[in-house]
Amino acid sequence: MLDAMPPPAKAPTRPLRADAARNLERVVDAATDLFAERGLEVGVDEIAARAGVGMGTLYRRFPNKDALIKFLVADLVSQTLLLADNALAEPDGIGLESLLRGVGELQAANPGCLTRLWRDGFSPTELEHLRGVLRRLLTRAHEAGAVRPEITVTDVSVLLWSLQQIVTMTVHAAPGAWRRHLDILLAGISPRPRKISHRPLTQHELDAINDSQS
Amino acid sequence: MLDAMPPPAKAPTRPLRADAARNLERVVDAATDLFAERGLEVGVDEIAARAGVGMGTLYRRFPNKDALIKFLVADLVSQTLLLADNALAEPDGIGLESLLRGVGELQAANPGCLTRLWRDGFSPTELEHLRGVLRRLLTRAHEAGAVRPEITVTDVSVLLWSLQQIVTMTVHAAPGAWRRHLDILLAGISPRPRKISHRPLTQHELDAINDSQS
DNA sequence: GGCTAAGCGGAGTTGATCTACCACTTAGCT
DNA sequence: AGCTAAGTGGTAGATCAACTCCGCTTAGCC
Repeated sequence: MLDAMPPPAKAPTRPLRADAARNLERVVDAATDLFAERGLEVGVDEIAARAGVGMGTLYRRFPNKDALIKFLVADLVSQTLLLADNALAEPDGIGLESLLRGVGELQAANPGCLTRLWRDGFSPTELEHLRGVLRRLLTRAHEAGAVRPEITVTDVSVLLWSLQQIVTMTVHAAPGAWRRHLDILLAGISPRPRKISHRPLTQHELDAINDSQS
Repeated sequence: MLDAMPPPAKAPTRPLRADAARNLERVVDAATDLFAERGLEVGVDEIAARAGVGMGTLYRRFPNKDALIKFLVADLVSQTLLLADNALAEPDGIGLESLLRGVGELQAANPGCLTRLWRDGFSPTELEHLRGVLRRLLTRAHEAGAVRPEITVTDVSVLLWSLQQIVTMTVHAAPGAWRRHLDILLAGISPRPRKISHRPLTQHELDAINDSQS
């Protein structure tokens, strides 16, 4: 699963020693967890401690903290692209909606590095690919009458930013709350009134979020 | 305008000396500008330099950097509450919409400290006040048939988070882009199809935003 | 079993901020 | 004009997190 330096080894890196591979995975897991729990500002030493390794071990695998983050983000990116390709296989005009839902699920399951996703996750090529897919999904949605004609690909990108923000803010105190927001967004781009099916946040959940931000 | 320590002087602070007041205002302006341009991580020394004062001057007025930030945020908060109260005076059910627009304008004009707004801007009392206003505006909107009955106050809070995110991401490269997003959000909570009047982001603007995030 | 390249740990260095301090200057009252 | 509390500037010191370094350990081939 993990067998090379951050980006998939350009020059064929020799395979890691068994213990090294184990430690690498531990580091990645620890970082994923800690970033999800407390954000990207957790210290490197803490990540190493949680992983049960020394910092030297971490720094042997990743040249710096940023590379570690980028590694995690890269995983998100490829999963996102996968979702996009799968959405193309959906029938009728529901591909776009199912992509958005998929992205929501994915992000909710990996809340750690979301802020870096758009910032430096997608390479120009990947971005181009994603946009191509979005364009096709959107066209189909237009044709199926599932989305207003005046909605553009750039609108969908903005929707994704919005979705990401809500996922980030609510994962801990009210996981799943993003679904209702997505309902509203989808209703917003739909040509006809559309059901908002998920329940709203309770007042209590909202308070919990406000508190936890402090 | 500026005449006291950060929060509106609890014990009647004696008025500042003329030069001190001038310097305080300079510091506040410099901080506003720099935070807006490059985010909260700009150094204190740079703020002092831009203001044309020494750091000692800054630290005489504000016990620490955080207090400076909170001071700026407090300003945003009171302006927001003002907007809310004004919205109550609006006729029919349009008060909610005009509040949201007002908040968008306000945030777009003060993009520096938005990330701190919800985190520690509103005191419990202020939050309660804002919620009360929202509740009344929402009720009226319901009665006027401007908003779907199933939309709650918590939904509106979430909408505000979404709006803030889009404002933050687009202020520099495409100021005003938030208006279209708000159109979509309003369409999403409206019981009937609703015009989306502002133009979408151009592909070029979107690229500029993606680049500038790096 | 022996050898060696690969891996490991974690104390210490570096660099960037934030903050305290204090000798010097000045506004503004009398 | 003279006095003094208030204000000023900027350097030195504290803090904190990222990162380096190197002597010790070990996997895995012979």
